[in-house]
Amino acid sequence: MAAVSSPVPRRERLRRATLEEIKRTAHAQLAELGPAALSLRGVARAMGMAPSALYRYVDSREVLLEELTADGFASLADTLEAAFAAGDPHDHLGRWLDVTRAHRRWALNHPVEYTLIFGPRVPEGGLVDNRVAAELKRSVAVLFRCMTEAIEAGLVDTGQVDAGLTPTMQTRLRAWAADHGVPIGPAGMAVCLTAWTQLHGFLSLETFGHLPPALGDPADLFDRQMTDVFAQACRTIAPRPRPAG
Amino acid sequence: MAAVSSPVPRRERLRRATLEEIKRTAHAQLAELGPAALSLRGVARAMGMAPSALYRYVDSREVLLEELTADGFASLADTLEAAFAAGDPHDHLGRWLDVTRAHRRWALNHPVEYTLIFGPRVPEGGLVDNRVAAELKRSVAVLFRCMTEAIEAGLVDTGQVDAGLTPTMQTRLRAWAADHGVPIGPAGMAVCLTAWTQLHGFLSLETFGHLPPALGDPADLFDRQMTDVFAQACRTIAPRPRPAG
DNA sequence: TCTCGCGGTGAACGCTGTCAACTACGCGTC
DNA sequence: GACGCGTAGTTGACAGCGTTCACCGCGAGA
Repeated sequence: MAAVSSPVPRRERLRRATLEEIKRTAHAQLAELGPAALSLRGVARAMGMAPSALYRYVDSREVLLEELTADGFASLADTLEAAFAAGDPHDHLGRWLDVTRAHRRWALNHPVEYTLIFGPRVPEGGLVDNRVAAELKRSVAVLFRCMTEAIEAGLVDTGQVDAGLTPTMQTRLRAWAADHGVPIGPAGMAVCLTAWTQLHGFLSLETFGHLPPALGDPADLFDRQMTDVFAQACRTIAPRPRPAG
Repeated sequence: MAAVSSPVPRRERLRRATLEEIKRTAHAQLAELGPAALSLRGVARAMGMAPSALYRYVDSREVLLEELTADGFASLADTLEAAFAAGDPHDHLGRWLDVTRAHRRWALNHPVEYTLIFGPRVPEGGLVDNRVAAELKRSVAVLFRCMTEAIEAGLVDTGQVDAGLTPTMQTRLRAWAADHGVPIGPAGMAVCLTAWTQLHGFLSLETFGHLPPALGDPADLFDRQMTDVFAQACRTIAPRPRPAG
């Protein structure tokens, strides 16, 4: 049943399996105890091996956490991409809701990962793992794609939005777009920024338990906010007077 | 110069002073090392006393952190209240900007406290410190006040906003308002929720270093978002001509 | 003046991350 | 098939952590 010539040597295969088990075990401990309580010794204990043996696979506790963070980002990005791919390409608002709902569901199902991901980056000035940055980009890229396609479909009057942006802002937003290699103008990026901050603000407050319990399950309020943030970008097609700004 | 009869007995005064020094020292270590690295032994070392002596003043490391969190909340609430009080009562948008800018400045100046405050609440199921909850309420109360006064001034067409809310949402929002003893209807609370999530989303991403560096100092983008969130609430009413600012 | 309690000390326990020395085993090579 | 090397794993140790305990001395109140 096994392939006659395994593509990766046995040694490497075992190594990968062990590393995988380490990450799985660490992830489990993380999920039930929180990031602060993750201990290499605990992982080693659960795996039935000596603590020092872990250092054959992991440089340090910090690096392991970083690795798990990157995995979390990847999982989120996968989820968002899947939601985007499964959405109706012609129903831009619907697909936007699909994606943001998927984001919310992921956050609620993976509170610890969400903490790792969107909690404070290490202030050590330590260069962040490249993989973390890459996965983050992949994640926001889905958001960008929702917006670009809505713009291409003529849903957003970008000229109108641009008019509300100072030259400085336009420069900043252009730099951001360039940083992601995304062909969106400042207007689209401004909408993306608003959408992203609102999405993240809601989820961060909710998953971290800062929304008042009296609100109950705020799924519908979340939907409303996500609808609004999209609709506001599109409302400028039939421009209503904007009182300020 | 000192009062002949001190209002608090000397013993109690010393105790309070020591506790204050503990918190001050802990705060300093927190600011430069982050919450994870705060150690009671380090605090004791910095104060030149034995580690065990701290336990005469503090129940545990966890409780000390909780105390510092509550202090952080109080500081933020003070800042917001001061900004509100100093604002022009007739310029609702301007005052809203004052308050949110003060919030942002506070967050940027106190990143560690912001982490403590808006990071994940302990998942221990442990009852959160009452003081923390109280100070949080005091903080959002300023936001509510901005909104109530804008509503009273007729800036927000609450009926229009209400129309976009399902009965379930209205119930939820009413419960939230009741929880805070605030005389705002569902429409106002919906606006508050949007404003709060957007405000917090932006600041959380910024202070935690998740906004792309290419954006530079996004003060103007922050202003724009805060203006928009307020303006959108007022959009449905005949727009008072208001010079952008 | 006596006594009690409070602030403070030092030692200890068990936990943590991490490192160094050492062992055993599997693989590739002669 | 024997050899040697690299690698996974071991034991043991070090320093630091939170926390507890037994003890001690001084100041305040009776």
